[in-house]
Amino acid sequence: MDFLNDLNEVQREAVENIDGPSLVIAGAGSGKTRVLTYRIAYMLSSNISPNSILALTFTNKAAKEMKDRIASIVGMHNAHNIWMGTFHSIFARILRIESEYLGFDSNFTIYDTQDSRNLLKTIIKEMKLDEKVYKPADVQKRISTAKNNLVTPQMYSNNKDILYADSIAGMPLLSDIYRRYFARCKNSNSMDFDDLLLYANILFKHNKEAVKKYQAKFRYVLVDEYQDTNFAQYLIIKRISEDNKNLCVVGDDAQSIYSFRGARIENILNFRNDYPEYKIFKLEQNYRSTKTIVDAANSVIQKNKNQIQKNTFSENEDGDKIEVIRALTDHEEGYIVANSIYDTRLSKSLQPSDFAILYRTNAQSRIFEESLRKLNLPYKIYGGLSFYQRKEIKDLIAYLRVVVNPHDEEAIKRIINFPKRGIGATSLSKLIQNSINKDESIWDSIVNIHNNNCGLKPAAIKKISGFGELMENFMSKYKTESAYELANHIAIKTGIIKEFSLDKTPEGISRNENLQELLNGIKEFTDIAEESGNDNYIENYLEEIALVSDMDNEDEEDRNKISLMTIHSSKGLEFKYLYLVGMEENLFPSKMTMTSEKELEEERRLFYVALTRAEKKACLTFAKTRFKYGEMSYPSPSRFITEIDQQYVYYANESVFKTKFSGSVSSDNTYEEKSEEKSFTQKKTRLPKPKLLPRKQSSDLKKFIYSNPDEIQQGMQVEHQRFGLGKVVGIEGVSPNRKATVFFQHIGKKELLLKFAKLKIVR
DNA sequence: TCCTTCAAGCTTTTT
DNA sequence: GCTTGAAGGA
Repeated sequence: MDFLNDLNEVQREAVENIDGPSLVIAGAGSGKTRVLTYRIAYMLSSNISPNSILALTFTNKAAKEMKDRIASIVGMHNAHNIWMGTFHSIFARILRIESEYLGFDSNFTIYDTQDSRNLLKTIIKEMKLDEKVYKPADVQKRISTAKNNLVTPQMYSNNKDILYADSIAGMPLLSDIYRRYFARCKNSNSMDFDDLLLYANILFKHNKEAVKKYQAKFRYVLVDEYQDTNFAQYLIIKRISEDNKNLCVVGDDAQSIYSFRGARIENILNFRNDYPEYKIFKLEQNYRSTKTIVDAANSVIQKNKNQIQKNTFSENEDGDKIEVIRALTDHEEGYIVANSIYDTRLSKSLQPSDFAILYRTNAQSRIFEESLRKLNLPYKIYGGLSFYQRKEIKDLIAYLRVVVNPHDEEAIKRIINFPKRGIGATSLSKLIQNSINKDESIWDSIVNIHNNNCGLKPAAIKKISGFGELMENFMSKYKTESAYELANHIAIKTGIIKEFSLDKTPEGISRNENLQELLNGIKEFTDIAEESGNDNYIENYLEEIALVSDMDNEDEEDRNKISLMTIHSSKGLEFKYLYLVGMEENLFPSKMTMTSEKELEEERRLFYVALTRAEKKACLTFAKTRFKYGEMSYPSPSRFITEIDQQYVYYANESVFKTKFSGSVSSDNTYEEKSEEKSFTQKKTRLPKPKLLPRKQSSDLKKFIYSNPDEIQQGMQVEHQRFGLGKVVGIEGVSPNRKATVFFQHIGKKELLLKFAKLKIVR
């Protein structure tokens, strides 16, 4: 057990104290992952079977990293058998084993956010409710909250407080929607993310044998990021560790940033009440960052009221001050950051992977992407639209889903008319109505289409039964062909490949490439499964991809790149040089969170998380003007900048950047120091009645939407970035959000037209 | 049923 | 600025 010598005193105590409840409060950069991995390694070397260890994390990445690190200490063979993974993946695995008790087949589908929202939309439409009142996103959120708090549809409709709250919110029928949604998922043999936790709780609440079984199995339970657990997760942990209480939770209340997902910071604050015999270990020394960064981060987080007292400190060098840079525009911000990375990398001979750009919202990534590309700096964007969420990918996967679980309603809806088979919206809704009336799945209705009286015309019935036969043919191969063989067969037989390879637009080519990449991925899965002697069927592949995000798949070639990601997804990571961008009021802290002190405290914790990712130096940037919704906004700097104890901050002189800058700001875009205090969106007066043009346009007439119609007049000469030089010949349709369609006539030769000046990149 | 066109609305954060 | 959904014509 030589490895224990790597630890400091508190870490070592936390590692060796494996019996009974332990609470490990781990400040940022204090070696939390090290404690968890060493603790498991210590258990294994004390002859505890890997099979009896359950280790729960929040991201697949964290689980994978821990597994690798344990393997490097005790060998792959032992590490492999530990039940380690995200809450969702572990309980999906358990629920497949116990599915019968809950009335599901073991091959149930896991709906992602998009699937579940689509189903909600369908239900809202079926109930003839107004989508403007019952906004699918809101409905989804409320149902998710209910599930995270273990409120079933029945409890929901019996709870006067909830019903009252719903009617106040103008959505009295929410409980109805919830009930239908819940039943629909079950009829489709599908669970959404929240269901995985809800059904796990239902199982453990009502099935005493199951509880006993898993209590006996998982004699040692470890939970990472405990401050981010929601009620459903909290209760699962409690139930499983109730008997032997060998529970170790690790977390940092200062880094709780997921309350929007139902996380309860109280879970970690109340640990002492739940387990009075608990032992507490406080890891307070930060090994990651400079003194300046740790002290600066502490000075901010102090402003929060609710927290466990601890004294995090660093014994590293003081390091550079935190640099604050002001940019004139959002584009300049991108330019400055890219240049700074370029210079720093050269002067300090660093790798691209030593840098990260963190932002509050995914939408901010684009500008940095462009500026990095201009300087030929390699980068990788994490998050955003993931590979598996792309339309073309979801379409092919939907076929695979139906093969594995024919009752999967959302998958059927995706593919029943893709590629086009002439089964339109009307036929589909009749089919769905029939399945609802008979309380069966859509698939059942398709199979029995000849015996059903759905009010469909013979032509439609023929098309639908054709689709059914096609799918049945695929299903018959399900257990005889490998995942790759079947996926490839489906892609060809359905004409999906043909459909995409005919499309020669840039988007079409990109889609086609994505599709090939998916097939390659399935091939790779099949090969690996065969090599390691595992099943290589479609269902095994689907299980593998259902709960992963882009975060988790890191190709070898992505290793040495600048990371671009949201602050949320940066949790647990560290970077030598950190750029925290968009430090503006209404962006960070986000506009949505300024209503309550509680939410603002969470934003502050988020800022704390962001700052403590930095090892050597952090750089904060903000822009004085920023395009938002195609309109200019004039934000003021984030309050978090001034909340830092100013002895740790260095304000870069803006004039340096002015001379360096060669971007696209027009010369008349004057910068006024006076407007610093106020944040406002410029008010403009409404245009006089728009002049209408004839509908039919002549062929050399172009039109585009312009967001500052006030600046434009008929007859004016303009240069459009795509169309080139021309004349404004008309302005039409000034909509309430201040946009107008501008009609544009070319001056001079048409060849001037830069066709792909604004090439759209579909990733 | 399918395709094109137009206007409204949108941006938190993730398993 | 981009995406999405509705509407209208073929």
